[in-house]
Amino acid sequence: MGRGMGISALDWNDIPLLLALARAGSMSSAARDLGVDVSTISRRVAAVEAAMGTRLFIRSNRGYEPTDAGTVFIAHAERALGEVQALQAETRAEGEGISGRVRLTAVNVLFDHWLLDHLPALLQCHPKLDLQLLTDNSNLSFTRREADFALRLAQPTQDAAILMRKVGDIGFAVFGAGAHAQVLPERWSEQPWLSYGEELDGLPEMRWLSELGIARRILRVSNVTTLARACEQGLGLALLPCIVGSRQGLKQLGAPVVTRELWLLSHRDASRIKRFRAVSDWLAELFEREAAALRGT
Amino acid sequence: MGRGMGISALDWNDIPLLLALARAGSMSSAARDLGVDVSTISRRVAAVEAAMGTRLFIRSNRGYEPTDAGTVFIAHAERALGEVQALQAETRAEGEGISGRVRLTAVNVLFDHWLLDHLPALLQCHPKLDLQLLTDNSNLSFTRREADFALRLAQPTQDAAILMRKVGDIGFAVFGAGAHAQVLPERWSEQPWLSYGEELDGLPEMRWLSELGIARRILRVSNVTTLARACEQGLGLALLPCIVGSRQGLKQLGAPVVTRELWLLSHRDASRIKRFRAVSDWLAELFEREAAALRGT
DNA sequence: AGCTGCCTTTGCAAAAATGCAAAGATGGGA
DNA sequence: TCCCATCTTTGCATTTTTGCAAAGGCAGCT
Repeated sequence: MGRGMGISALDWNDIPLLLALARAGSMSSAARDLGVDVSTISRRVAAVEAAMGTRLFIRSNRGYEPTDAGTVFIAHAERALGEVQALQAETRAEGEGISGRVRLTAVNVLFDHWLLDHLPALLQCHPKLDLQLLTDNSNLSFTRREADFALRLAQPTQDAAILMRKVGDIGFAVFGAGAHAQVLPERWSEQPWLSYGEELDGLPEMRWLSELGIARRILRVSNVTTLARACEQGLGLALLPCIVGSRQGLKQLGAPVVTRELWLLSHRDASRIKRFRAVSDWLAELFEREAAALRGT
Repeated sequence: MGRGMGISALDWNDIPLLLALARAGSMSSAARDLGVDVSTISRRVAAVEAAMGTRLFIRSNRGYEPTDAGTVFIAHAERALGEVQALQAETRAEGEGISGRVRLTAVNVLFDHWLLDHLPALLQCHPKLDLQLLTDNSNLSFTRREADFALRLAQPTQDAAILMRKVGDIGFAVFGAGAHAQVLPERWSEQPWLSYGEELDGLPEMRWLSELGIARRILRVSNVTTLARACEQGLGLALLPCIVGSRQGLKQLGAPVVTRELWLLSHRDASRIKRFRAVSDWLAELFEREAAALRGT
């Protein structure tokens, strides 16, 4: 260690410096090779000799020649250099192994209210990943490889080229805020409700709402974030993913009443690619760990 | 190398720093252990991660944990540390092996006009030696170990405890200066002469002078340095060791006319002691290399 | 004797690193 | 909810290192 480690401590940076000096045979050559001033080399050689308590080089008009002790130093320095070169190469290789672009598509609610909280851990392990989160919409084709991974809230239709696995369930529960934060289940149907537009009537959440037989639907919106914000304003009740409610000023009014399956899609050949395998494994672990939080139980 | 080696070059001093951090498990512990500020550690860890192009540690409220790449780094760093520790220990041991007091006695002329020119080479090889040059005089007892080595200009009397070896010859020639710098040998006996006092009549030089049958002895002195200085002043001719004349404003007037043997004395058991053996070997090499210069041929 | 090429040392300015103090973020535990 | 222990970052002062320029010494060569 250099400074802060005592006057006589060896500065490790001087090890390659003295090696270079021994190889160059003269201080002016070594100075050129290393791009440092000759007075700097003179000072640092003197500092190393002070730290070692012995002369390492004989100076002459013909340049530098190592003493016996200098020869011992240089032999060890060469081995240390080899070790440090291996350290750098293998450390970089280990870190660079997982790098490149990975595109993940999912509904925004998964990104905004859940996955983003866990990405720092992934990116700390694999800082070279170039992760792209693509909000799912009807124009995006997974079959045409416009994404590398997809998270779907229903079992997709079978496709030989696509690997599909169920990774968990996402639970939906009734949420309210303000004056609607204490409504009992038997009074739910009498309350004002917030929901999606008619184009999403096919969703399990919308079918559940229809079966409830609600009296008043006071607001229709097009995405879950807006739905959650409206509910937070106390405008009425809403059926929301449990992961949303656990993050905002919302009150979950009861156990989940709808559950949807979560499926992870990837291209079958992706497992050959290191970064895809790493992300796939990480996601599988994450879903396993977070299963209860996703279900809302 | 640290500075001057590019922004992304690894600073070798950070290798033991990161090792210490891994061992301590937290930055505050490592800061205490190393005696450096936590902000310094934070900066340097970041610098190493930049140099490596990958994260090496995961930071949490529980402290630092290495990533996979960090684990690779640490494994190599431990081997590098072992190498550098061996480098320091063995370099110091090699340099410290020849140290301690060595006392050498000889006539002053050998010191002043020859040996002192060569001592820097010895002390560069063995900077820890404590070399003492003791001018020989009748009060100094080699037998009583008042010196470790002695240089004598004649074969000493035999002594079982003392190792004696002839290491060369020293030549004496006629010298003059000024008006006496061109005197031919057949005119020598007519010239004014400088010599030692009667108490040194037994010396080979004095006997030679007596056989020459000189007409005028104008000055008697007690040591060779004074004799050389008087000759240099042009006062007369003198018989001097060749090594004296080659260094001052004196002219050697012919080939050496007297030769004395040089003997090196040491105590028989001294060869067991490393520093004595090193000096003895060095002197033997020196005499071999300088044989012609000592003879004056 | 003079020149050349090397090394040593040094004062001083510039650059870089470090320490200090402080503010803020975060997650776990009470 | 609050507290605690950890890490991160930053501005600024201090310390250390380095670069530059210059002067000097020394040995070999011409």
